[in-house]
Amino acid sequence: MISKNQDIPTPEVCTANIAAVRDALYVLNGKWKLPLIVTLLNGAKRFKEIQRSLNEITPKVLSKELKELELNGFLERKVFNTFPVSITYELTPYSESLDEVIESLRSWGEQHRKHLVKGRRLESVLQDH
Amino acid sequence: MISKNQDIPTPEVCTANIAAVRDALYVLNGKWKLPLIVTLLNGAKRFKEIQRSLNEITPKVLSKELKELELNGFLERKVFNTFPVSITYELTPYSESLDEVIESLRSWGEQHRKHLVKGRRLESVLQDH
DNA sequence: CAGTATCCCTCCGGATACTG
DNA sequence: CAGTATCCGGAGGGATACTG
Repeated sequence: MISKNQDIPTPEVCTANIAAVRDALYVLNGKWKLPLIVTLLNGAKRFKEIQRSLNEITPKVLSKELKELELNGFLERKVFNTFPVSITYELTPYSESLDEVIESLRSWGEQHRKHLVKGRRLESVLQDH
Repeated sequence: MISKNQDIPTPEVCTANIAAVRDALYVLNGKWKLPLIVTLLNGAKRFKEIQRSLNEITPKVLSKELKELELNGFLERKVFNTFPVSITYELTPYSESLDEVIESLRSWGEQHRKHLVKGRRLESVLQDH
């Protein structure tokens, strides 16, 4: 999509491309999506387990985030007919399709932070973590 | 970073990785960053020109977005001592470092939308554009 | 033209309490 | 345990008006 002064796509294509990028950003957006995915990397977890591993995310927010990730096909909610019922969440194979995107974001983000540090304007630009 | 059941990084590394991803997301976030970058791809533009090309973004918001992009080193603000003064904004060489990230977001976003359409749950997951 | 100043509204996410 | 219900504050962004 990006290409300075050469083979600029038509406006329609360009809009579609922006939309695609926004879709991707949208899906990973918010405070908890990444931590949530990461915490499920080493296997299925239950609601309360996830909550504990994520430095006390509130149940309302956790519930919402899990639903979104499930709708996106990144994780599966499994119900076990024990008593009381137990429920687990685990990453789907499809979630692996995120690997490349996340890795490219990660490496660019890392590089960019260094770039800003060199220019000494880190604070004015990026958030604290 | 993502790697199911194998070579899980230490918690510290993992946190740093998440931070890097968040940095990258942060920089591209918001309604106007991408359209703004795209509109500057075919050359320097003045404030009012940008405003017109971006379906009437308000001046306050445009001003803020331009400042952020400038602080990130993606564009340069040039002042010309004409009368009245004219000012242009143009992408820097550093902005090209975004190409890969954006392309990977674009292609994943495109693929993901198709994936959702197949599963018929597009509406519940992605935004309209 | 190139912005700044004010006001306003919505939505995200947090706090807290409660239910099957 | 696995969530839902309610209330709430702050940030992002829009509308409108004004300035050098």
